[in-house]
Amino acid sequence: MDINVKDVKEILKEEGYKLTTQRKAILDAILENHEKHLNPEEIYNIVKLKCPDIGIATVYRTLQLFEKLNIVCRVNFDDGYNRYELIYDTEQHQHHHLICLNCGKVIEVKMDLLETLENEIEREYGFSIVDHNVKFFGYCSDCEK
Amino acid sequence: MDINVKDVKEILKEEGYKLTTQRKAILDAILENHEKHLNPEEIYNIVKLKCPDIGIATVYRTLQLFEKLNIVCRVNFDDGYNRYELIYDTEQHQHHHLICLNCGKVIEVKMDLLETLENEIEREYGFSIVDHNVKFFGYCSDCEK
DNA sequence: TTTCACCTGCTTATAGTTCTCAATACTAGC
DNA sequence: GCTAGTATTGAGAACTATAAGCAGGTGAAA
Repeated sequence: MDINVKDVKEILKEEGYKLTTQRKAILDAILENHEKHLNPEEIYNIVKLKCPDIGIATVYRTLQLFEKLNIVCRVNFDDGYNRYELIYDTEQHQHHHLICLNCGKVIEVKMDLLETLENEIEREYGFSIVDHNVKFFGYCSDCEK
Repeated sequence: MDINVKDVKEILKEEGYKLTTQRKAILDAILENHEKHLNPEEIYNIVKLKCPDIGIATVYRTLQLFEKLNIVCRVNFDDGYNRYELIYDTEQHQHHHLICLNCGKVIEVKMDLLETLENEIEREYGFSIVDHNVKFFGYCSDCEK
């Protein structure tokens, strides 16, 4: 993991934003659960333990801000929520996700084997690819009988 | 295109549903705009021209029904809407989409070059893949300067 | 033609998210 | 350390896409 609270404080400062108690608490919640792809309500519930007066609007606002500043990225698993994960700054574009249809577990895949496909698309369709979004649905090793 | 009104009538009948005027109008709207990935509201507006008394609830209900019967499939372009496209019955799983970040155009890609990647994932992660969902974001040939 | 379950439109409800606004909290300059 | 001014916050209302409830309407099988 390449990102920490100090980095975020820097990023915010550069753009004229402050690292408030609430923003720090939200960042902590995401950092401490970086493998979990939390949705805003889950983040709200975690943050409320340390910061009981926080309002859910602040969570939404902060997530939007973090997204704008490329601190987190929004992912969509078609379950009716936006979910957020940290951006590891060395990554060009985001990794892929394996979503278990039985237990809902999300596994991150680091392989970047899409390059061949992307090159072919760029050549054949004249479409210049900036990012991709790849999800695989199926059954994880625990749920497979 | 391999699907038409008669096929749909058959599918509905088999499962004990009726092809009502409203359902036919919704199907027509999708058939006539099959490249457009309409959302429920767009479908509603098209259908209202022929069927002015239709309620939006009927559109939502019908789309859900068509989805359940594998007549259409729901796609998500992260723009806040569910969108629907016809299922061409020879396809195993759905094609990919190229989404232009400038003009919003959606191009369908027929290549199925993900098989290598899928095999590798199944082997390496013990994850048995049922379906995938692949979107590429970038700039189409018209929008590229 | 009658019957009866299916289907519809209307209205209300729900859920996730955003907006509004007055109150509060930082930060820079004294 | 104080003050002023701006960014930020919490509460609640508002919004948007979608779903549910219900009473009346419709259409296919008998």
